[in-house]
Amino acid sequence: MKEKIQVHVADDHKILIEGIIAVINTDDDIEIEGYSLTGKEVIDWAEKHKADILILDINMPHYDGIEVLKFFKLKKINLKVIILSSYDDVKLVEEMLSLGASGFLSKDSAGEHIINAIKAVHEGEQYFSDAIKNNLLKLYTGQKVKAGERPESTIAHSLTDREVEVLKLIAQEYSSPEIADLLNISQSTVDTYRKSLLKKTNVKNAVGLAMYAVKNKII
Amino acid sequence: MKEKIQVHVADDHKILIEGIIAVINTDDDIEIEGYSLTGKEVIDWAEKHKADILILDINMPHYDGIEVLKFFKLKKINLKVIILSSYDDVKLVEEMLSLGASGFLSKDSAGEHIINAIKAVHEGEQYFSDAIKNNLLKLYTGQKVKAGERPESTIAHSLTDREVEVLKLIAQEYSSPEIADLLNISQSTVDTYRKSLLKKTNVKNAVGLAMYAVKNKII
DNA sequence: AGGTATCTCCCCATTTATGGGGAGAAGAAA
DNA sequence: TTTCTTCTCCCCATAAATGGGGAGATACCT
Repeated sequence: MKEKIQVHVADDHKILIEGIIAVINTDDDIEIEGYSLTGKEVIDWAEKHKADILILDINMPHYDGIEVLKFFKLKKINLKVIILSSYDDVKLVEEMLSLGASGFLSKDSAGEHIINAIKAVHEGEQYFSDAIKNNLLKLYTGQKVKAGERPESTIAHSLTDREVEVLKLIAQEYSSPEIADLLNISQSTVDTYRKSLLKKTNVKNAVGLAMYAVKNKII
Repeated sequence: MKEKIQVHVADDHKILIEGIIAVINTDDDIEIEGYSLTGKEVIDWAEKHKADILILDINMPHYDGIEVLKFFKLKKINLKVIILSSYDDVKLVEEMLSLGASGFLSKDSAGEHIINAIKAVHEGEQYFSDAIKNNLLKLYTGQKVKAGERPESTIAHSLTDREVEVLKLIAQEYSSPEIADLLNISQSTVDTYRKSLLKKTNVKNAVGLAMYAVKNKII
């Protein structure tokens, strides 16, 4: 009799968590260890408890999925993570892979896929739901992306970490002085980022940047 | 032996639908009639089938919740609708009420609330989840909003036609001089609209206006 | 007739954003 | 070592956005 796979679920929507729990309970090899409703709860949980697999939503209040992954990396917390994404956050896939994520599930996918994803990831494989795979293929043209393979980065001018940080804040209605204060850098620096963001994204102004952020699911 | 309440669920996230179905199946008085994954499916369904209550997500591909409600009103389809909203789409509550919605559930709320909402709405009451009520209270200061009560329409000021026109252009990255040129009015006038838009929508800057436009499907 | 809403325009002022340039420090890569 | 990227900061200047106020014209509603 082998041990059951322990799974922890993190998502800010309780209904969704209940759905996942209901689905997982139909499988005899998997067991829910617990759940978290915010990124902060996940971080607190991860320092004291453990599970085999964490199912992690990327959009959560109080630290989003990426910040949680960064924390795990920093603290060298070893945990297999399956990202639950609302849409096709394809551009974030690369970042999340480098941060240690092992699988990507679209919320649009049926429940049975969760089971498959959990089992695959538990076996050390990587798992991508079909929606994500298709979008990845479009993006990295000519490159195959299979479970277990790691796509090379070929995005033209991707935004740097800091640029993304600034972009997020711009899209949340913060002004340059406010962003400077939040990031503890000078306003000149923030303005520099604004300029490079405008160039790289090819939009006209802050509104364009915000829309870009929405389109690319950066916020 | 009374008839069970027939419920149809519409949401683009299958997992969420499965969660709702799982929750509803725990109650003996309610029965799932079926589900839809897009607004179009809901509309097609509504013309041929029937249920007592429709649980409707506002964010869906191919016709969102509001468009679905408008369709119902147009076709005089009589159906009690409970809106499932992600966050604080409070500003849309008024519009949806006038379009015939009977209840508002936050996706953050626990499953048991769905049961309560369905039963309340089926009895002819209106139902607002706590999160929505609290946000409504903030908005309509001084007015009580209870289940079964219909809040008076006092959303400070809804946007005028011209304001919406300007808002659309702002969200499309146009500057005030450009908007003035496009609408053949002076820049002063455009600035006046910017000011009143900022006041009415209660956001900080043009980025906030653009996000408001996105959230409220104005663009 | 009086009230109200909408659309239009202006005054004032300050703060932000945009656009151009340069440049040092740190680190990674070649 | 040299090169490149990233992050950081500064100079300059102009354009745009925000915040406060007022006000006339029109139309609609009671």
